[in-house]
Amino acid sequence: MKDRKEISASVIARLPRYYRFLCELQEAGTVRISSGELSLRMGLTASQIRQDFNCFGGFGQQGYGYNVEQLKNEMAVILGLDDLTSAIMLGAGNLGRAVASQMHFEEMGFSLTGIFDPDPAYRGMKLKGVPIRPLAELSDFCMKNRPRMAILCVPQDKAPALVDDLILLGLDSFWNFSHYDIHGKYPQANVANVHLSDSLMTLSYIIKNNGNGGKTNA
Amino acid sequence: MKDRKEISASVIARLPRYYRFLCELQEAGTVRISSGELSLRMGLTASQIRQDFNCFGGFGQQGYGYNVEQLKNEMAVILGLDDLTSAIMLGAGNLGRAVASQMHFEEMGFSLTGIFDPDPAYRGMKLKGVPIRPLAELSDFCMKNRPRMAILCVPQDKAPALVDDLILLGLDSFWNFSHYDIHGKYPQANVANVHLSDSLMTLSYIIKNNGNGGKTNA
DNA sequence: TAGATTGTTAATCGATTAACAATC
DNA sequence: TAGATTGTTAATCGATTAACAATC
Repeated sequence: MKDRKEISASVIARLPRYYRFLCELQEAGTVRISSGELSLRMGLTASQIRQDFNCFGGFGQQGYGYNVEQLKNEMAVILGLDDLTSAIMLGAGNLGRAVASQMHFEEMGFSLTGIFDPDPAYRGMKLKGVPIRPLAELSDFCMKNRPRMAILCVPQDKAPALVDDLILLGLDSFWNFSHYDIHGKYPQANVANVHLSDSLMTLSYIIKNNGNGGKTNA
Repeated sequence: MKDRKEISASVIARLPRYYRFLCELQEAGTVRISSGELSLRMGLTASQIRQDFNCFGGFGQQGYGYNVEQLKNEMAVILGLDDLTSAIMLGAGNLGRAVASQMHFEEMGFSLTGIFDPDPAYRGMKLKGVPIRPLAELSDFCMKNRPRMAILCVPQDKAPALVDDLILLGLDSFWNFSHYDIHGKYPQANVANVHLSDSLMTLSYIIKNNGNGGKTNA
């Protein structure tokens, strides 16, 4: 888990799903699992599963397979779920409120420490015990609390200037629900994009072109 | 645009982004664009852009490039945005309400015709002019209106039985916000998954492993 | 020990990039 | 016409799959 080489984006994208399946297996009381058995459940090849795991070290045992609990714990460490990063949310509209109230940040490597929205209608409101603050308090809050990650749930046109501000305030990571291309301007930033409309259009393509039997996930 | 061969999932995943950039270019009044210029703006290679477009036909002109408006329109047809598929939403909780009120379905190849939620608190409410109905009305509604796509915004444990019902009611396509693996049970279904927690965990990985400079999108 | 299953190397497959002739 | 840029074929690169020796 120390000096690992470049892990490809394809492998990284599969890690959360491995973690999810391992959690389910553990809850179901399964103690050990082989790559073959896991491949059947996940719809991957056993080869790929072993290759993926071995990017991070040899977690298995020949002739036995993998210990579910141990592997799950390793996966949590690899994903960094044990080490909480302070995050703030920008924009408490429909989407922001849904995300803030629905996600279990503490189980995913983050703690939500602040929520900001310019709309006075939200004054005094809290989500998950976190008060919604006016944007005017953003700067002071960041100086004091040093959050590292920002969840961007703001309207399209507000994103560029806001990201400029956040970068200046020392944030370097973004969970981006807008279409603004953060990497374009800040190649150093850590970014995960959620493009709901892209996902929906992909489904439109699948329905109208593949007819039935579309296998693409997005 | 007719008898096209197997288009790879990688290409399909890039189409909505092309469409998005072309819309922006058109709004900015740009009439023509070359693959080279587009590659700079999008952070792809010119080669890849030409390869991608040529999966669907030769939309350009040597020595000139591509006509923005024409290419945008072609892209809309390829994505099937001009042909509306009737969709219903299951679950009007935080996330469902955010998605229903935020997405412009008619611009993305769908029309939202029904919303269903078992919670009596929602009786009489509407989202985007669409009333939220009790689950008891689902069956009749589907017989009468024949929706094809379902947006799944229900709690994890409700998904499997609900999908069974929806399949029997003739739906074959799903925009799936739950973790339930629809393709596992129904390989024929058209599915686009939105796994918010996977995206967030991926960001955790990037932050904690790559440190700065993570380039992965998810 | 014999059977099972990993870790890992080699082979295959597919996607991206480069090159260039065709042509506007 | 000369210059630009496509469409398309060939070369490269990377990811997935197969195979198998190591070993529990």
